[in-house]
Amino acid sequence: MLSIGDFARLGGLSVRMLRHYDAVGLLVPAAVDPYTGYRWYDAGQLARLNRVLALKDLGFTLDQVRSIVDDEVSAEELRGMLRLRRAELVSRMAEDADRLARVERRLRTIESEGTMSEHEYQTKSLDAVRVAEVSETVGSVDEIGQVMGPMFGRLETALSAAGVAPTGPGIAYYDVRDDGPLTTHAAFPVDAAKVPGLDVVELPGAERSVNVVHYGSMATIGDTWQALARHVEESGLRPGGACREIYLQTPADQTDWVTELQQPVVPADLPVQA
Amino acid sequence: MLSIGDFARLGGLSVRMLRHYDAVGLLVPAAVDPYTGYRWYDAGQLARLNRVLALKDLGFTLDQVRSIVDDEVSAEELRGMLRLRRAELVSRMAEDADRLARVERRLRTIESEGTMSEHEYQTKSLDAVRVAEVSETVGSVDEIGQVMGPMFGRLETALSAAGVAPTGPGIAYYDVRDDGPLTTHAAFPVDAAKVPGLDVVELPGAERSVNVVHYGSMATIGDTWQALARHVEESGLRPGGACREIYLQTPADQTDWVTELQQPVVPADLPVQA
DNA sequence: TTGCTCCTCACGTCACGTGAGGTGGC
DNA sequence: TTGCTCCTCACGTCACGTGAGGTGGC
Repeated sequence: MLSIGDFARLGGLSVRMLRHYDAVGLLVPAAVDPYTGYRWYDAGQLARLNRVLALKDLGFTLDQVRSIVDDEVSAEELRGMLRLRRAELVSRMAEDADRLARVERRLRTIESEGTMSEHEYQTKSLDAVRVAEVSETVGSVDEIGQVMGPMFGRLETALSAAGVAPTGPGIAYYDVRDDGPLTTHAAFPVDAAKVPGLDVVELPGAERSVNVVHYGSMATIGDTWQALARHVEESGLRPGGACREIYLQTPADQTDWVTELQQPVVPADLPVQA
Repeated sequence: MLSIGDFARLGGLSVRMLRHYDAVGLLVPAAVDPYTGYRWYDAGQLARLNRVLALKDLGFTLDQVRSIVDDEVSAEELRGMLRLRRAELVSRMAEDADRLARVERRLRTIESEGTMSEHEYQTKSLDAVRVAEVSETVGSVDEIGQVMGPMFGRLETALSAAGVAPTGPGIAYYDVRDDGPLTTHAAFPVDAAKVPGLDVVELPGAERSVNVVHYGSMATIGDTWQALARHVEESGLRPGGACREIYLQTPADQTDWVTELQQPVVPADLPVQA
């Protein structure tokens, strides 16, 4: 018979772990002194202990380990558990590889710029939303700034004339994937199915969109869009839909505006859809 | 001002997380209604939120994130934190790769044998230990079985004659790395610095040893040694010192003996020391 | 008597998820 | 009135580490 300390040394684990395994019924001592409560182990229990440690080493939880060593799972179920574990490990390693790439990118930017960049990009999915909108075609992206203000003016006038209240902040969107003239839209999300004088359309959602928040006037939003486009390209992605500007906060002073830029994306190696 | 629900949707995180970040002081609402306790956020707080989410994404703890976004760390310290994070990720990926290899090995054995093998190998370090011993040279490993019994007989006789009590179970060891005749040792750990009629030596420790427990008589211990040797080779290792047998449990009936086999190892690609 | 080993609580870890039980405004 | 959103506790998670406070045998 071995004391808990000796058994722990033999098994290469802590006394506390042995007490824990006793408490959860994973490995109970061969005998327990009824007066002192001392636990006594048998060297033969090393068989079970080593199976426990080996399974734990594969990353199974103690509860999974218990059902395996107690023979509660068939060989077929065990194969299933091992395959699941394999899949979990593979995906965790992939996530860690991504994380590592992001950490290394931060290190590079901090070493070249001495600080972290001011833009924080985030990836999320976009829900589809119904909007009332006005549209206009311009020759190039440079002309968007001149038309967007008046477009929102007309939009708001039409909405209040119809007595329809927007259900969220204003949205501007346009597709810049093709060169040449492009159609810009000024929109507000609405519940109504139709609004006199306006088009009511369904803005499609996106599985994946890279976003960034722009603070301040629209005069510099072009720079933020360019930085976002660079980030998308460096991430091995490309635009997968019309980009959007969400005017989250629009007080009188444009310096205090808060605008979210959203760029739906797909992997760069995905073929372009017709 | 945005309600907690709107701000959560905007940021792509849960309401509960925002409450948690408030509780730990990581991101407190721009305003809190003193009567209802309602939290109100400002769209401008998206800047901080996005920094928080980006840093969390790199794997930093909330406390680390807080000190970074609160500018409590210098650019130099931040570089250090990023480098540490990188090292942690690299080592975790290496561990996961090892774990994955072990999972796949289990899958292979379970698919070829329909069950898990009965031997559980473990890796641990060995402490150095002082022993009193007798030694003998034999022609090959096959002859060890014949001499070991009598050797332990002489050893025990000498120890009890000297009034020295062993401090642990009996140990047999021998170095089989070279072919040809080899010297076997039968030993007991002792505290005494010298014992009449016996050699007292320091058995060196080992940084890394692959072990397995053998249950039953010594008649079949050769098979267990061979399986251990195969396992060592398949693990990309090779013997790095004398192998040992620890007689953990030796009742009268040899069928109930429990013996731990220990094989100190080094990486197989390490050059052989002179 | 001093060490050493053993014991039983019981809190702390980390970042929330998940009810329970209740409130306030459309 | 029914939904919906918001609130504050407070427990649960996972596998122990780490005291606190005390006991038993050499």
